Amino acid sequence: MPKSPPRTLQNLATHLGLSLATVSLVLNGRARELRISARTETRIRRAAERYAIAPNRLAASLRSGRTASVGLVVPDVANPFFAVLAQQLERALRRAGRAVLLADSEETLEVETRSLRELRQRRVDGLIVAPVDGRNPLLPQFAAEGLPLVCLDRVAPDLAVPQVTIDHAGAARLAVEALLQQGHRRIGCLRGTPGVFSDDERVRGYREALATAGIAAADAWIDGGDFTRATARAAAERLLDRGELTAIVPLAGQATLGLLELIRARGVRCPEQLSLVAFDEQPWSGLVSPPLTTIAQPVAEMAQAAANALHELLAGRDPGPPGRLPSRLIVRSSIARPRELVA
Amino acid sequence: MPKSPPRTLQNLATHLGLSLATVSLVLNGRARELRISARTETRIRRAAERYAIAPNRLAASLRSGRTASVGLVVPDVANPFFAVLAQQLERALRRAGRAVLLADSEETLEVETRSLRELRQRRVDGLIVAPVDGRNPLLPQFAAEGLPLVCLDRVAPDLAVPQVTIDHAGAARLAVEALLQQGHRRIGCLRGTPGVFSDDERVRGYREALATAGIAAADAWIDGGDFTRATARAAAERLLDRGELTAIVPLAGQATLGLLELIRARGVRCPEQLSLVAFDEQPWSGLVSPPLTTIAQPVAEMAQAAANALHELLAGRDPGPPGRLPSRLIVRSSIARPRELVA
DNA sequence: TTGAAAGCGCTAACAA
DNA sequence: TTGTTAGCGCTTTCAA
Repeated sequence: MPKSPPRTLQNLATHLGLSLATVSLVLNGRARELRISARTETRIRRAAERYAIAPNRLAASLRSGRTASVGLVVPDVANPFFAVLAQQLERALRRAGRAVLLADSEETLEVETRSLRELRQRRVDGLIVAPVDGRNPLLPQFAAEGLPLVCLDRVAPDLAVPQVTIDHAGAARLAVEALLQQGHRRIGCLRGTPGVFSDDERVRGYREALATAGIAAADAWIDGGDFTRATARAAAERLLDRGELTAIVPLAGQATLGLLELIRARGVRCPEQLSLVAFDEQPWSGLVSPPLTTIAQPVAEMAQAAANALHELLAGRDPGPPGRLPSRLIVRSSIARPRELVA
Repeated sequence: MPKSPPRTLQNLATHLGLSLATVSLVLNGRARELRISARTETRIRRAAERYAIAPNRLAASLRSGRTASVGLVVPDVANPFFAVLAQQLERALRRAGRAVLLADSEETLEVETRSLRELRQRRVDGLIVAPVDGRNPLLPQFAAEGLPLVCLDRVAPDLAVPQVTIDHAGAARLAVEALLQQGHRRIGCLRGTPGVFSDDERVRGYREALATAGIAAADAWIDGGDFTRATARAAAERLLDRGELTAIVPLAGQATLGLLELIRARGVRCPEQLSLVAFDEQPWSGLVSPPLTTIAQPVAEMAQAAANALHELLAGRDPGPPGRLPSRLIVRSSIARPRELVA
């Protein structure tokens, strides 16, 4: 087999009797701007098409300093919340011609740090990060270096970069208020990892809602410790063992699973014995028993907002602070008026 | 602020009074091999650490022709099956020092094609693809070009590349046999898109299991058409309207959701009126009502096998044909002996 | 309207 | 044991 010539722009230029520069200009869509003749432009485009020649992006990136790629760092892509976020982000970025380098930080600062370094070394143009806990020193450092950065979901409070997130406290209030309205007063909650912004905020919202209703939330009504299902289940067990709660609000997706697991194992009747409003709407939320009243985060909008903010940053404009997106309550049948107490 | 010198190897070399080549060699771990003196090596490593200097990967890639990155193309990352696969793959590849470029093909050949082209243009070292339908002409083309390629889940039958997948037909047989054993004979199934290998195979397995039991599967017992939940629900409705089936096997994750949705809407009692064995174990499989008997695919093993196959390919070795991985039946309470028929 | 040339930062072959 | 050198293929500035 005769070796075909390398598919480089230089090659194409020689073949057409033109210069490398002209070819590069045309294929980068700058023909108009630089008044390349229509005829030359067509010739180049035709030939490029015919021989399937396109600029080598590595070379282009090395020269231009831009890679048209974005790093996406999330703590757990297997979590449907982040999976949907990743899907929407990839789509938005792809449409803007940018590629997505995906990194899963495994809810671990160390892994997150390594991945952030790796991505910077690969010269991504920007980063969208859902930080493990918002206190990774690399984030302010990157921001200071001028690397375009957008935080997602779990924000880093003191970081001067766009932070796309819902009003976590408000969302938790929404959940608690739905229960208060049905007459519940002894409402517990399952939390995730203390120190994680989104989680702290949700707990704050939970407390506020109770306080506003004139109820002093006992610290013992709040249990949890991390974002795993097993921890949530154990915490739920302790809450139920108190024998005083008529409702529980799991403040995260895995917590919801752990709680449901326990409810089923114990045979707790729901909502007769226990009402609940669960965080994160899922495709199956209406199919479990009982069908769950949930707090739905506007995932698609979050992804769009994050992508937009990053695009602005990359264009050298100031995206301004993104508004906190509102969550909504999806009412199903996991709430009832309190009657019996859990044994 | 005084502008710091660029963090290039050349710079570091000059600073240390050494040559660029020596620095490059050491930082690429080839010091031993090339008998660089221990003292020089330490000096270089120390300084590199101190000034946080690392090779520019773009330049390295341009020169070496390798990017240490892999393209991952899946039809739908929001589908938990692919989300978990993506997570496991990213981890395995990351540990081997390779970055993952993620692309979601939106179950669409056209998007898949665009993404494949884009990834090749970005010079990924290899690709792991769960093809939309295995008939994308770009796949054999890439394989012929020598681009390391591994197919995942949905294989492309005539493609001479490693194809990591479960025994789809066997898995479907497993599901049907579990129902036969309980005395069911009129068993329907919900299928996805005809022409997609995994789906065709599952349907084949379903037919075979019935045939082996001496039952002629009526074509009318097989309904579906694509991988969406809505289609599945409509198909399930038609199946139930026949009034003769005592069990249904949804052959994919979304089909399971569509079927459960209908069951709930119609108030079908399950498993009393209708038994089911559902494809794809999920975190919530045991929490819906009824708790689902499922076919669990070995997702983690699949990811590991695909990553391994690709690593072999990238090392220039022949990974050999990967064995078909076995699925297993997880028994819960969505099966009972057939009693009443659905109205 | 097009061309020439410099150089992005590195790896790898070859010299010393 | 280390240094010299030639590109990888492109973008961009300046010149024609």
